[in-house]
Amino acid sequence: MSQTVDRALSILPLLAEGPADLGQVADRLGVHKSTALRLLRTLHEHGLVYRQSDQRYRLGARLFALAQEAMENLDVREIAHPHLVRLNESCGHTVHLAVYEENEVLYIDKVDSRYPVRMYSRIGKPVAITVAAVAKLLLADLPEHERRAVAEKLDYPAYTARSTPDATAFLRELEKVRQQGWATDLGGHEESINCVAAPIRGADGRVVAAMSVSAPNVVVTADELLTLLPLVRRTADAISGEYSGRTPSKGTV
Amino acid sequence: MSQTVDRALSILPLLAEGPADLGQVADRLGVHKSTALRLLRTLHEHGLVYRQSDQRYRLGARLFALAQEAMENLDVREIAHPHLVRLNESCGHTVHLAVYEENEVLYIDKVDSRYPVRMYSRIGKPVAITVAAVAKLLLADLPEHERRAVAEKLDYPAYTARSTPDATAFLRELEKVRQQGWATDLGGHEESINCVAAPIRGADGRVVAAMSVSAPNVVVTADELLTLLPLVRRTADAISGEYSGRTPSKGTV
DNA sequence: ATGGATGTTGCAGTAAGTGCAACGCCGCTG
DNA sequence: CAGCGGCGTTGCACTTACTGCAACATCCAT
Repeated sequence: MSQTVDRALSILPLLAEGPADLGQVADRLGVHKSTALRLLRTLHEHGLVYRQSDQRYRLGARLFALAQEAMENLDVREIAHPHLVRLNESCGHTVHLAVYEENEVLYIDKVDSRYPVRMYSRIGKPVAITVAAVAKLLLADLPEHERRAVAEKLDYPAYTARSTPDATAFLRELEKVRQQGWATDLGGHEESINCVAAPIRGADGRVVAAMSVSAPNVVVTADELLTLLPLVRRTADAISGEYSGRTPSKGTV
Repeated sequence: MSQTVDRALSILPLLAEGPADLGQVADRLGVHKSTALRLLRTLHEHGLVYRQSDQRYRLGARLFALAQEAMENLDVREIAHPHLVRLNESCGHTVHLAVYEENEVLYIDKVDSRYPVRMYSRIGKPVAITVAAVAKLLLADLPEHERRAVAEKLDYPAYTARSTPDATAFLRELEKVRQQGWATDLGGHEESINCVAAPIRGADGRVVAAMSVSAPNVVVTADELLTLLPLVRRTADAISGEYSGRTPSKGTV
């Protein structure tokens, strides 16, 4: 909508791939070097872009700080955190909290496993949306048509033999998840990792976030992990209660 | 330098404080509503801003993803991580990795304590620059005049009685740190928390990052923590070696 | 119904962004 | 060491694309 801003913002994903010099940026934007320079300077002033010693540009520190602050303003996260920690203490496994936002599901909190085998994931990282248990819960709650639209837009990477193969299978799975009120991912993302997840609901009953417990086969079998389901659901319900009860923490409506 | 972009980017920190509606944004930017609308729309298209159900704007998901990608492009982090984990396994305390960038020091990696008492800190969060052990190391390595300039620009919040009180004291401390090649923070940020830190150097000997081990008094005394210094330094040196050796991982110079 | 608040659109004026060309600064190389 | 080529930077004339306005749409509260 605004050309200048549009161009400037296009620089960010470009730099996310790795550092680039003025010429490269200008080329990839399709603008004159002087234009690119001015845009970069503006981004720089706002700290979104950093100029390293070899004069090339990189994404800047303010970006982290912003993402950080944004995260801390999410009240679900704040409320959920102590519950997640407690759950982790009682079962020892990795606990995740995720939300859905415009075709993406992302982790907004994580408590690491207390077993030596850790799984790779990072707060802020988009989730493997077609297979993750939390993603299924979040998408399952979308209105029918939107769910359908999203499902058909997605790619279905075959991470493992058990990954969701296509939109039809995914929609079927979502329907099942919606009815049973919980979800699993049994080796659909990483062959040896299983997850059990439960939804966190707002006052109106809509799913605002989802949480999961994940553990590799070498620690517990899928069946053993499933015995945790009641505990996971209870935790999620406790968070839902507190969240919809609107604890007087932040003044945001 | 570019007015439009400048205005658009000013929206981000504004929204970082919390969600805001169109009118508020327009007011705080000092522009007409229609202008603010167009800027917000552009930010929205790039996913930096999200429109929540009550029509108010929040920072968006792409921001997390960007910060994430930016972080993963930092090769120090990648190299250091396994070392940090190993250190954490051998001593059990919280381990941090931090870098300096334009008047800010920020954590770029963290391995949580294995003791029940956790300390608050988050990857991406700016560090208490006047007291943190890692900050001292990073600033101590700046060229004389720049160090001075930064020190004088800073605020010196009195977090505790042992916090660095002013620029003079800070510069003195930095000089000491520079000479001894390691740093501590003994209750300067949180009364009961101590840290020991060591620098990570690039091929040219300059400090590119710093790492620290932190533990609360209730777990180990400051003296006990100091006995870990040799281990911390050895770890930092190992990372330095690998970093300046330039392992053939990323193609970035 | 009516009023007010908030988000949205189309448009004319002009401010602000664009590309050009020229310059300065390196590092290479013959 | 002079000359060349690549890269970042600057000042400027041109005109594109951003701005603010005023009117409209929508929703909620009275």
